[in-house]
Amino acid sequence: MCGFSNLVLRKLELKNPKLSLLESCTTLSHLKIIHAHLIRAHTIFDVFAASCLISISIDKNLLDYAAQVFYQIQNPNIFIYNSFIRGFSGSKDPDKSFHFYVQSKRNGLVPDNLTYPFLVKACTQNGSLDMGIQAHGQIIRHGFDNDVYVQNSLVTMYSTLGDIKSASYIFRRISCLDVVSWTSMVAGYIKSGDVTSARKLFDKMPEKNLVTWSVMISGYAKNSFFDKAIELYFLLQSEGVQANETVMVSVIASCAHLGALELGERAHDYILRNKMTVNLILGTALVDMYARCGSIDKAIWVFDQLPGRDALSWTTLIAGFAMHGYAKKALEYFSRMEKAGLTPREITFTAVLSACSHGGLVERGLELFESMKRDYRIEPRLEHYGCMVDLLGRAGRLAEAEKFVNEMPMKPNAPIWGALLGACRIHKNSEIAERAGKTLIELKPEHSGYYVLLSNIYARTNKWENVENIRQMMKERGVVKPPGYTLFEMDGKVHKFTIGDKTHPEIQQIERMWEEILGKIRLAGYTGNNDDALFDIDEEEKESNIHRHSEKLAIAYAIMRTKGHDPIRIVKNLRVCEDCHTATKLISKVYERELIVRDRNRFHHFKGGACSCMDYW
DNA sequence: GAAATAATCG
Repeated sequence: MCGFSNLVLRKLELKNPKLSLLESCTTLSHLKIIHAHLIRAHTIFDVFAASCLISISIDKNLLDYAAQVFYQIQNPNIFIYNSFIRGFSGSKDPDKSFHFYVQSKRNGLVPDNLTYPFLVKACTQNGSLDMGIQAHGQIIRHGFDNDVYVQNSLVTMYSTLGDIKSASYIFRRISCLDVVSWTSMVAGYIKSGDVTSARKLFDKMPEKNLVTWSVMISGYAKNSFFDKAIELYFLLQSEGVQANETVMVSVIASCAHLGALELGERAHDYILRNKMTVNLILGTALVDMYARCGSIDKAIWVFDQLPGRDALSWTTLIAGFAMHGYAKKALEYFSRMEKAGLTPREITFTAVLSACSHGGLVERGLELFESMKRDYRIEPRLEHYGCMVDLLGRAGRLAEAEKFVNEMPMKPNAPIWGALLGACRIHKNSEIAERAGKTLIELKPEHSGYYVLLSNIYARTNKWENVENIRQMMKERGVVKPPGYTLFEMDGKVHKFTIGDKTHPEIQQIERMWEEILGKIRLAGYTGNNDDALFDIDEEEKESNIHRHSEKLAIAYAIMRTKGHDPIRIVKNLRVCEDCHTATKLISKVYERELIVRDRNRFHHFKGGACSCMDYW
């Protein structure tokens, strides 16, 4: 009996439905029971009853059912049309909102103030500025351009569709600004990439609610200002406001990117302590955080407790395994995912293919790539081709990799050539490197990394003239290297080290510590490999030498300030250089410490003088 | 008679 007592049903037969009754329906079958009883009571043709039923069905996203009821009604009123416009505004088919709007007008109905917020939302969802402008025209024609709800949705529409000028024009004209107006404008600035203006407005707001905070914090996170996101979260807490799940998603995601395990654990603790619901989105964010912070066991632990795992949460964990080079685990979870009845998505394949690549499972990777097309009917995209080039390249099958690039059905982009160039670096192949490097420099003349990579390969193969040519080319074009940095978290504080850093308050002790480390690893056989540093285009070339790489400073600091046998975790924004890699291996041996380094691409677990990447990265 | 606009996972 679907949870309804006979008493309730008898009551229903006697009179019109009360909203609360319908609201208590949780499934389609509940609704159908009520519906059947309404018909039996001869009330379904009452437009009011139908309105309630339709509106509730739409609330529960039962659009098809709502449509069924709709076709049983003779003269639908504007409330019903509004319900459909609302229902489709956030769906995959936002055009249908327009369809119902047009139909309502054709039936001689007059739109009201509740029609437009959703019609405008449909345009936002649809991504069509033209439609948005049409809707705006209708709004003016019907005299709703002073309704604050309508104005707020217009602000969102214009800013989402890239017209921040119109958005702020409308915002300035709102006579009774409310929290939503301000919040929408802040969100608008963030969408346009102008986080500074967003924050200025945020600070000026007369009142804020959790959505406002959430918009600003996620805005920082989306634009890669993860430390700012965390800072703002602390500010929120200091104001005594309790965060909610949405806010925590951005906080957790920021910890993930910063590799800040302690902070992430604290945030997780806060979530549990405050009895928040770890829904699928928050749960997936947690899985990602633990994986990216090098705590893969905890990632699995959270994953196992997720309510109703979807393809994305599985993929997140699989990508986590890939990052750590645990190819077998990634494949195991891939087949478990399928057994659980979930269809892998494009991005799932990106994760498993990169797992094969990092784990050196070449044949398995090739098989999967074929099966992706054959069995899953997924057309490989650029990212997948990138994984394949990486896979073949790492395995030393450079000629095949190059052939792969040249025979791709679409134009290879920079990351693809970059993967080929990276493989040439590992295998010291200057011939293919030259072709890849030249194409890359044409493709992305402003991107310093490719010049550097090509130059390093020339240096390694003793082609010094070419090294000089590239240096010259960069100078002429004014290309500069982005600053490399390394993060190290201690006691919930994230320390940032940059190359040749002089700004850290304890820099003198850190340098002394580094000298001590250097002495010890030299005894263990470290000679210092200068290949990667030979081409350094910084102005202060002599100072920012290889011994001042941010990574080494961070490690020195970590060894100085931590004791015991906990692993040292650090996060880099660039790839680990050859010399740092060698040095770190020796440090792990000499100091008997495990070092877990996350670089731009993957994790390196250094232990007892070896690295989990098997010197392949 | 009933209904709203702003935000979160790779």
